[in-house]
Amino acid sequence: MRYWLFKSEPFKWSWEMQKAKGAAGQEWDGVRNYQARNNMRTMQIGDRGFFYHSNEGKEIVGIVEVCELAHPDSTTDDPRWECVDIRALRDLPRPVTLAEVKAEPRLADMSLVTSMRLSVQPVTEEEWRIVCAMGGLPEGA
DNA sequence: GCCAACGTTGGC
DNA sequence: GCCAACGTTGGC
Repeated sequence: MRYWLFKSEPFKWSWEMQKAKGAAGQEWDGVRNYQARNNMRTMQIGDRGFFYHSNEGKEIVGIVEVCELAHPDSTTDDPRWECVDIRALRDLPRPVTLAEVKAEPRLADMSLVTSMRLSVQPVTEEEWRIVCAMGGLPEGA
């Protein structure tokens, strides 16, 4: 299993909206960046991801799971753009802020810090464990 | 609201 | 295929 991070501006698509979709999940549409798309193409069913609120909040708020492999993005006719579906699994008991991530030396190489603008990012297993622990999930998610 | 970073576009 | 112009993202 691999780990990822999905960024969204809460104005456009918030964690609350994601959770409201329940187990059915939701297409992660609107991505128009090759690197982010390529990341989604490599995702497998059951991969886990963090849900991050950019702009407002600037914190990791929840855990999601990939529930549909990459497929054409229904919001465009442009065949270049694909996306996966994800569903909310659980809240982070304590949201982990960007400031906390930046303050943690072991997370210095995390994409959230080094590739600030990438909207779908890979997360290493070590980074996953550290952030889960910081977020109040010492057993992992 | 500003602005730096950076990805994309398009002229040559 | 280079690179300047432009648009967008996202932290502050």
